[in-house]
Amino acid sequence: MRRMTARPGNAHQARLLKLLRDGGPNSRAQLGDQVDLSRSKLAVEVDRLLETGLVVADGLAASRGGRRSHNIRLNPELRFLGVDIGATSVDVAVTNAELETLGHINHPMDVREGPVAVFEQVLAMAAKLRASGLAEGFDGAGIGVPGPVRFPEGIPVAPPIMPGWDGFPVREALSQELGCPVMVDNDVNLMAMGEQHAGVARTVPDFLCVKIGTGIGCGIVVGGEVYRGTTGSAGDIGHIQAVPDGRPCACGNRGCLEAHFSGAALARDALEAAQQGLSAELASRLETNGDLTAVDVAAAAAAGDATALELIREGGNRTGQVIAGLVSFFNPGLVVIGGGVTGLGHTLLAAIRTQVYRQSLPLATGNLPIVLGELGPAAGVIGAARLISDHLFSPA
Amino acid sequence: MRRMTARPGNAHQARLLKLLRDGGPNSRAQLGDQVDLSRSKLAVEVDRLLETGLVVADGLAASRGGRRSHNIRLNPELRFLGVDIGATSVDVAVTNAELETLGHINHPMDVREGPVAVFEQVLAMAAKLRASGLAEGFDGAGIGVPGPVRFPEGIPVAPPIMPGWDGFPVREALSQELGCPVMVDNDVNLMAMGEQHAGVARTVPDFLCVKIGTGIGCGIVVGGEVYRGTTGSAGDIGHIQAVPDGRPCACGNRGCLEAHFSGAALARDALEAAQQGLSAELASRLETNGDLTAVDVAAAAAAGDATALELIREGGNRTGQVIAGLVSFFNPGLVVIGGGVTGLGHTLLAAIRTQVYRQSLPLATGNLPIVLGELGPAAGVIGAARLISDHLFSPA
DNA sequence: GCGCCTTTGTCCTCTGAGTGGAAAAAGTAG
DNA sequence: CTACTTTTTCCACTCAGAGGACAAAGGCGC
Repeated sequence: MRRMTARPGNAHQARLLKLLRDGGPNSRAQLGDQVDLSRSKLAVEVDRLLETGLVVADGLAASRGGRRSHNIRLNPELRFLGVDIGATSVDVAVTNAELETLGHINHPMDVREGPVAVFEQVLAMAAKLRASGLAEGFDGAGIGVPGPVRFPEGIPVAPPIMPGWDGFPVREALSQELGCPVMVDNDVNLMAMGEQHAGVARTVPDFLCVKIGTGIGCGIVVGGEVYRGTTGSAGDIGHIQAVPDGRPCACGNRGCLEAHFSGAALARDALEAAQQGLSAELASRLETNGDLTAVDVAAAAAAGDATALELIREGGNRTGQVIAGLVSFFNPGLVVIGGGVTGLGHTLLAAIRTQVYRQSLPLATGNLPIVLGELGPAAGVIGAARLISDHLFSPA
Repeated sequence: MRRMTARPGNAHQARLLKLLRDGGPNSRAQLGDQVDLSRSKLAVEVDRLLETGLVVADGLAASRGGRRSHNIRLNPELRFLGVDIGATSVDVAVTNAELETLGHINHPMDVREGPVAVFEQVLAMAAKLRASGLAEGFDGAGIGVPGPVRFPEGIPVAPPIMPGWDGFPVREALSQELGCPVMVDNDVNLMAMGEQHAGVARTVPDFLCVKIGTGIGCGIVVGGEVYRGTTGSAGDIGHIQAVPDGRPCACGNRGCLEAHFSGAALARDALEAAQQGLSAELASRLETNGDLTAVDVAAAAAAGDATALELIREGGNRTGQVIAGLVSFFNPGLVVIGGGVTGLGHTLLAAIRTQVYRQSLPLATGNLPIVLGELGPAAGVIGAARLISDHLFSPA
């Protein structure tokens, strides 16, 4: 199949495409109920979309009491690629135009190996998905990277944990390799978009999405749109001071949140506890695996290990303290907690909630849900697909 | 003169009104250069505005090499009332439609006397301005109050320092009394709008405006628009924890920023220092006035008093620490410091800058100006006038 | 099977917004 | 006074979009 290159010709068409993406197949009449256009105008715009091939007719819809209508849907052959480059692994998924995940694979990989090695891996994974018959090609791709991005150009800027990526033209390079439009964003922003599109944040215009993985970041959504800040580094909360004169951090300061709680910090604390003989559970795991990660701490906590629980609780308290400040400042309608350490689950959530509800004013917390993300590792790739579809479904 | 009641009939007219407000009198041709409309269309819309009486013809403009053009300007008889209700005083100003301040008066008043008493005062001040010939009546009024506001209805909600105001229909009541449209907002948001309209933030789309007065608050501007949060309490940073297990605060927690630095905290610290004999300068002022306020501390600092300087420096450090966190999170293009304590001037600013530049990542601070507000006490009332003019100059 | 009603889709006309060119009006420069 | 600019008005033309009429297609009661 020849890949689609068309874009909506005006705002109405863009609106219709997004309705079909978010609501699935629809009849002309149902669309008409949602867009406040005259039937004639609607018919004209739908016909134009059919001509471009972006949408196709799809049989007859059920009768609503009169003549049955013809269904319209986004071209089922359209394919988006969602790529989520994490600090220690890469997720790649294929979706259709309705952003349903058709295939999703994960591969461990250290982002510090640099853009060339990582993209080789990404392209191999994309090829694998294509080979398995899920796609013949891609109409667009969204890429998430674990650091700040100059969004319009799709270029990472001064990413602390991605040496070698600074200034690398990710968007340009991947667009060339994949032969399709590409958009690049911070992985945390994509997680927020994922949860907004298909997760817990579907109906909330203003919310925060805190991702706790190797590092800590926060996606900020204002009025339904991701807010990226003046230089693209908004949401970089890992280096907010959580403990005055606390632990030294890689950034050069002391007491950063990330130095006290994150996947990396948790692993280090667990190792220390195991070596000091504070936890039999962790020590035995250390012996078995030769190393400890956040996953081991989660498992130990699930097994009732007091030391592991305490580590999680203390980390949750620190994180909750920082989030409490952000809640006072930003007054969100929802806080989503996600990322690798969500395996820590409700112990972590409870600690965070306690701090936030205690430290922020009632007006801001009164009706504020603090919840775990619904989509897990899929949030990033769904958000990536959403990013590129938002781009392609906007007037050129 | 009969007060204006017309509103722009469409987005083009609204655009033109705002251009005339922000750019002063303009010829049709100059307007045409800015709005990307055909000459014919522009002429039609200008004619309609002339019919409504919102704008008037205003003589001939200078020649640009050919036929001289007729100037168009906002009706010079239009008057807006800007009201800034602070914790301890009330500011009221009259502006023309171009938001130039024609008269500005201030009166000490404790907001805790309640809405009825305060509005009596406000109305008396408005009457005084009217009596002095500055206005025959008002076409709209903007009101700032020192607490969170449910913006669409113009009603304060759960304001901590304004007992008796909770749920009081400020917008409704004042609209009735003044006989013109009224909009109500948080005083900090209005300060931000004031600095955006006529102060240091004219060209910055995303910035923070920190107001340090009796309390501490922060106006948040995203994409040129004030962000108010889900329940209208965004920017309420006075109760972010600045000192773990620090001083008890009126809100019930400990270590809130406001408990450690604000006009009230500073006065209390100064009193303590004077009584303990730590500062001869402050002690003598205490004896003279019978009490100490932030103004005394500022004066003592200006006179070189070490204790006063230290108080300011320490407060600046605390504030800077909190702002550093907000800068990491929000990545603004500018931070404006304003409010009653700006008299503390550069000692305060230096302390804040030091903390922010030290604690936030270079990407966020690299090109981040941190400056004092330009407008002083006028920021609030100009912001208030701007608020109501934005409202009235939008399509009905 | 048959009429009657409802819903859907198409066609056609009408309106009003907006564009762009021509020309008139009002200047300046020499 | 003449040649050239700029501003303003006027007018014919285009085009998006609304809304009504009507045909097509189906459900439902009899």
